[in-house]
Amino acid sequence: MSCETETAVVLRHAGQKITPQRMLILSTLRHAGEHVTAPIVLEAVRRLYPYVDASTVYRTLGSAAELGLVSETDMGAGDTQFEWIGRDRHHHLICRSCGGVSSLDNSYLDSLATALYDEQGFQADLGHFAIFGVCQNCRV
Amino acid sequence: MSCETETAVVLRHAGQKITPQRMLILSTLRHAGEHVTAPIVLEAVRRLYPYVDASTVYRTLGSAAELGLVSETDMGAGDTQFEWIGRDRHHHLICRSCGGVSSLDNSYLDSLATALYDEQGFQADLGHFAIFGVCQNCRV
DNA sequence: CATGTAAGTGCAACTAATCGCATTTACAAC
DNA sequence: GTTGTAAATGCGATTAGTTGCACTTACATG
Repeated sequence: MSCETETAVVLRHAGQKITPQRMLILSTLRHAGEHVTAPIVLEAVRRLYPYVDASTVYRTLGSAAELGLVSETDMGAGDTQFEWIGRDRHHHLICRSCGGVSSLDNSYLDSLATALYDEQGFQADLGHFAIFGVCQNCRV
Repeated sequence: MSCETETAVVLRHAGQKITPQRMLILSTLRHAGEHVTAPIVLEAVRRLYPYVDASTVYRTLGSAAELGLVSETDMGAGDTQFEWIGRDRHHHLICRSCGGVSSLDNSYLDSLATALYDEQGFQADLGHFAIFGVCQNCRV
């Protein structure tokens, strides 16, 4: 099954409709590969389909984030970055000093999620997680 | 030592100047008690000192967040909430379904911070942390 | 207390993001 | 196919937040 079809299945399963705008926005994000901002997605989408509105992009990215298809990360500098996730969940370590972003495997947060569920009854959605701090290089 | 003085000490220790605007903004936030947005802080500050600019509020809250005096939490609905922290670090569990916010003790994240430091050399700043998910009541 | 300077502020212009509402459209049921 | 309807879109208006720059001010030093 192609990745387009797979995305469509996830959307439909969540009760969402398959619109050209939506597929185009998600496809753009998936093939962007790295972190991109909403305005960049908008610009790229408009090159193919000029009359897409900014609000549609924000709404699409927001709902896709809730479905776990994309991650939505506030990088701290006024720009929210989006990234395609697919099945491969991971998290981000963001250095306050150099601004570098590194990925973090899911396993680090599994025990936290388990503890929250057992002790608080809170089913944590750890799909998008940004941890700020200082990386090894910048600690000097 | 009064809380005003204590705040001033933290600011000065970080190489920041003690300005009337800054003290007013932080004082407002401290006595607000709960989560408040930047526009609400701005409005409250302007009642006492009308010519404070929005950018000053954002800059002050941002730098105070880096110092760990306040937490800065994206609640997911387009509004970033600020909260006074002082010495009492804690985190937030935010329910996607009912929007409820509950506090979480620091201890849950200590082991995560230790693991990140030992295995990745990353010194995590866990001062402001928002965990999204579904709370016990909403899971049905 | 006078002074040098680095940090902070206000202003204006701008980008980012949200929201309500009228219109359109995907798609399920017949 | 036709049709009903709930969801999605586009538009306009508005709020939230950022940035560059000229001016001001806190405060350290002598």
